[in-house]
Amino acid sequence: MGPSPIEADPAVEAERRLRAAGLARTPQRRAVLTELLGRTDHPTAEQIYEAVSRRLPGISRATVYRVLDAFTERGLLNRIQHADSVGRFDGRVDRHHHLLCERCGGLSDLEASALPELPIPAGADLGGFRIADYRITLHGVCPDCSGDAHDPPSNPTP
Amino acid sequence: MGPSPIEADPAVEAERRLRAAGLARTPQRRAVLTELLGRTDHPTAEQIYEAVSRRLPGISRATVYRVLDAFTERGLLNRIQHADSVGRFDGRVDRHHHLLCERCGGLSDLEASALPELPIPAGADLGGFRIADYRITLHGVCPDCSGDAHDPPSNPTP
DNA sequence: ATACCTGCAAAAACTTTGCAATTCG
DNA sequence: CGAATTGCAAAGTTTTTGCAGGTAT
Repeated sequence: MGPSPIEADPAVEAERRLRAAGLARTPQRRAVLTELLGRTDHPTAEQIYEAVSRRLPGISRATVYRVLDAFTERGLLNRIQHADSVGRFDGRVDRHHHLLCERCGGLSDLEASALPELPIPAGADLGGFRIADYRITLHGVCPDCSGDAHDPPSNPTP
Repeated sequence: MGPSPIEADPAVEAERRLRAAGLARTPQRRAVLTELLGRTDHPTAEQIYEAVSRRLPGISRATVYRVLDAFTERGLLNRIQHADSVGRFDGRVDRHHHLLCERCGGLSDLEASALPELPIPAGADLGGFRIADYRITLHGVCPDCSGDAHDPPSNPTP
């Protein structure tokens, strides 16, 4: 089937990114990157470890951390932050924005096309700071939390 | 002459915020909030602890963590994230933006007035998500890193 | 072949918690 | 006074590191 409009098969895309970055293509790296590209939430290192462990029993947490770190440095993925103080990862490296729920702390993606473009030319200079790109985070209340008075749902998507 | 009604003396502003939030005003809380409001960087809990310890020897790390947590919940300050995975705090709660250096990971403030307003009415609705505010992060290269010859795809020296 | 990776286990870094004493309102 | 806050110390999380052996290019 032709599922995703943009990113093809996560495994194929993972391979492509590893190759493009000139990084060693080991089973562990393939598995970690494929896992991340196959989901749209923003998993923690631990969640990635758990998921990858099912396909690659014996992979170690240390490897997951090291690999995520290497990928982040090379720009294969992004490290982001939810309401808590745990590192989270996002396989999307294209321009897109985020919706942050002030009630439950959940963070979800928002296509760049949903917002008007900022009139900031790439390469613009702001006080000596050369601008390459930008990201916007919209703060508000998500649909799940809209109904409830105060109690956050016990099943958010952080 | 309108005396900039925004942040005056950090201690005064701290007092005002504590009172407005209806939080107990203890020496520890005054010290932590005053310290944070008196600096423009985004210190970690540990850095705040160190600084406050000089004025209030004996304050415990646990108190600093608890107090920062309480303040964040009540909106007296914001929790943010640098390149690393350590919780950081920002005394500014008004709309302002950030400049993120892709080389060194440094994050600095940018006045909201430096960017055009996004035409997003507060209260707008985006797929069931009620929007209250937004923040923009500009990615690029800071002045300090501009000189370095690290990985200059195109570094014309202006 | 050899430089880079991985697993393991221990350590470090960061944050939270239980409780008794103290302080704020 | 009664309720909330603090310190201390211990426990819980999350992330990093040193090595020996294994693997990719």
